[in-house]
Amino acid sequence: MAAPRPTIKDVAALAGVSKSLVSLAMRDSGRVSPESLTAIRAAADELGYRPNAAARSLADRRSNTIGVLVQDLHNPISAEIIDGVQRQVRASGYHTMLVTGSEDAELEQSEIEKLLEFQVEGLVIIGHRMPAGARAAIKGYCPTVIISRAESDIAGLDSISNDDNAGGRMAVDHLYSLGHRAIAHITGGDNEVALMRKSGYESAMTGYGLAAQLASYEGAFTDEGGYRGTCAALDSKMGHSAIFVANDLAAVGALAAAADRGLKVPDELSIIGYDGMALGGLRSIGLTTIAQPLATMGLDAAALLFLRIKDPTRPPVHIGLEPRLVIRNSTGVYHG
Amino acid sequence: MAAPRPTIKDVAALAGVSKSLVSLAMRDSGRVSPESLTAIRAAADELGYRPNAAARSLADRRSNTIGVLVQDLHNPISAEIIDGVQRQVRASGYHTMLVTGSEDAELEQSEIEKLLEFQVEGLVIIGHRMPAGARAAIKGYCPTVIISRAESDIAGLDSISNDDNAGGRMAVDHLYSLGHRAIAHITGGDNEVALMRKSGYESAMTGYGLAAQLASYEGAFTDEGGYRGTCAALDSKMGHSAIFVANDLAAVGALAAAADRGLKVPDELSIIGYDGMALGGLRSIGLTTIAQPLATMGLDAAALLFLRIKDPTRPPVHIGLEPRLVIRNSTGVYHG
DNA sequence: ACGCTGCGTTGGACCGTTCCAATACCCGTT
DNA sequence: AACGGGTATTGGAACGGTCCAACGCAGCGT
Repeated sequence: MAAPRPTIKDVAALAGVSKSLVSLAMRDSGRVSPESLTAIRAAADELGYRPNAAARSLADRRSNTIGVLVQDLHNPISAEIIDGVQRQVRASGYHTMLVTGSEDAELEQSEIEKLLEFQVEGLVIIGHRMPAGARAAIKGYCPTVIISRAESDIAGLDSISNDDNAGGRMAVDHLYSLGHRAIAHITGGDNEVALMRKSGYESAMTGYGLAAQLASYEGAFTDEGGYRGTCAALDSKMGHSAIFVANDLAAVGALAAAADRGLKVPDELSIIGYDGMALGGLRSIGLTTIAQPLATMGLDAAALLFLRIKDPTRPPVHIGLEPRLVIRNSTGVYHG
Repeated sequence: MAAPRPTIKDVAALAGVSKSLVSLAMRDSGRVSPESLTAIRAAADELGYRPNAAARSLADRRSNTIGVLVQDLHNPISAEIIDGVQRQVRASGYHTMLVTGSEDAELEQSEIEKLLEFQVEGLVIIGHRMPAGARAAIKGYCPTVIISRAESDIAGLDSISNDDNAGGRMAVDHLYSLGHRAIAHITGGDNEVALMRKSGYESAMTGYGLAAQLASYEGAFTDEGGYRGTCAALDSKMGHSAIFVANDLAAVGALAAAADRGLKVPDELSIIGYDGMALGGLRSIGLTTIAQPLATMGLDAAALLFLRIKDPTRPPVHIGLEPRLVIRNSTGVYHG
């Protein structure tokens, strides 16, 4: 072992040509004679030659790589968005380098640093938080698209999201139309996305003249958070007959809380989530939800990114996609 | 814009020192005078200097990066394993580059190629399939650990997995002890892992003298596969009272199938999965399962990888971890 | 005064590519 | 036979870092 990896020179020597020609041949750049080509191919195969991406990107001054930061890999919707991003990125002949963020902002920051050191040509951030400090680091250096937040106000950052405010209202509309009035909300924390959904809830409730029924309980974008928040809601004396949970993962936690209390869903308690994760669609869960077009968001985000790469001066845009109500088995009519 | 990123030379010029010194300073390699150090720091900050990873890895002849190939990002257990891998990799001062595989073997292969071109110093493969051809490509070049399969027979490849055969037997043991006899199995396809679980099922059944009751239905490691397989099982005339599904994701599909038929779980049908994904633990799902120590597997895999990196000649090992029965609400005693 | 030591610093070679200008070659024209 | 033009090929200069041998300069002992 310890055999140093063969370089372009080794291939050249073996094939009896210059390294320049090998370089040309490896990228099948037209004008290489058939004989040289086959000789070089053979030599490369024999040595198991694999071009060194570091050297190439150094010489090229481009990495051909897009960095993707996923803030919450545990949320199944991440995978669905990533799928979309990757499809588009690949279609454009680029590669994808994925790193994961986490609760730890500092760590997240350092992951982004790493991507930038790798000279990624673009950055896709999937998540509802904006890594502190990252904005400054990114700004001006690296085309960036952020998925799931509306950030068009920040110069130089494109963004794509659904209209969380409208979605929040849709959730209330649905429950209201089923006859529910005492509708609680379990929040998703204090990030912008959660706040938008909450404000959608509030404005819809107020619009229906239910300001007195407003009741938000603190939760989080995790099943655990949904469980906690729902327990708090059920412990209250408000007699909630329906709950709008900030996202699907938390809604599954809410289902668990209901089950623990022996409440039948949807007969005794209606629950609606947000996101449209595939898992929620399984009949054993059957979660009614406000669905985002996840794969589409990923696809569009990548497309947007390439537009910006092509023309870095274009004004930043925000693409807003419509959420969509998906009715399944966790919501039902109110029987007082 | 279009401002080319500042290089080490720019920093050197601004700080009035040589680039060598800047290089030293950036890696705080001891012997730089405090004055120079602060001057360099200031210059770097002002310019927003960020070292170029490509150049560095070229000069170093090491990338400080571990590549991770995730075959099925949609399976929630992937995220849990990745967590473990990342923790360990970070603790060792390395970075992680994640790529996703897919059904498309060719694409998967090319993702691996990409990682190798990036000169990753090690490779972790998470998944039950071995990308065709990848083995040869990897062999001899790059220390590799494969998670979730037993591959110790392949020279140079370390592996880590749980004992799928034993796990399969445990599933049957559990169901048998509850009084079930007509126990069906929904397979996870024809990959090695699924086959091991199946063979565990078969040997346990045979051991209990239930060879006549053996019944495997074709499924897959997806919720869809579990749904399909379970439908087939329920359509048969074998009167299955319990089903052992090849993994949790598929088991959730099985729950859905049962629900669709109006079968109450666990009263009329017991279902046990395999993997121990966190989502299965939610009370609204409450899936009994054979749990693998997922995070531990990730951690150990990375640890193993570093051992091999340190000593490439050590004989390949296979670490087998014990699966563990986790009883929840999807299995219950048989009432004939 | 002189060399020695050791610290802080420096220039230049090198890593494996790509790119460019320059060259070698072959062939058809005149 | 000399010439022009195109095509295949080549050497060498980048790219942005790291490393190493060498250097200047204090302060020290003799």
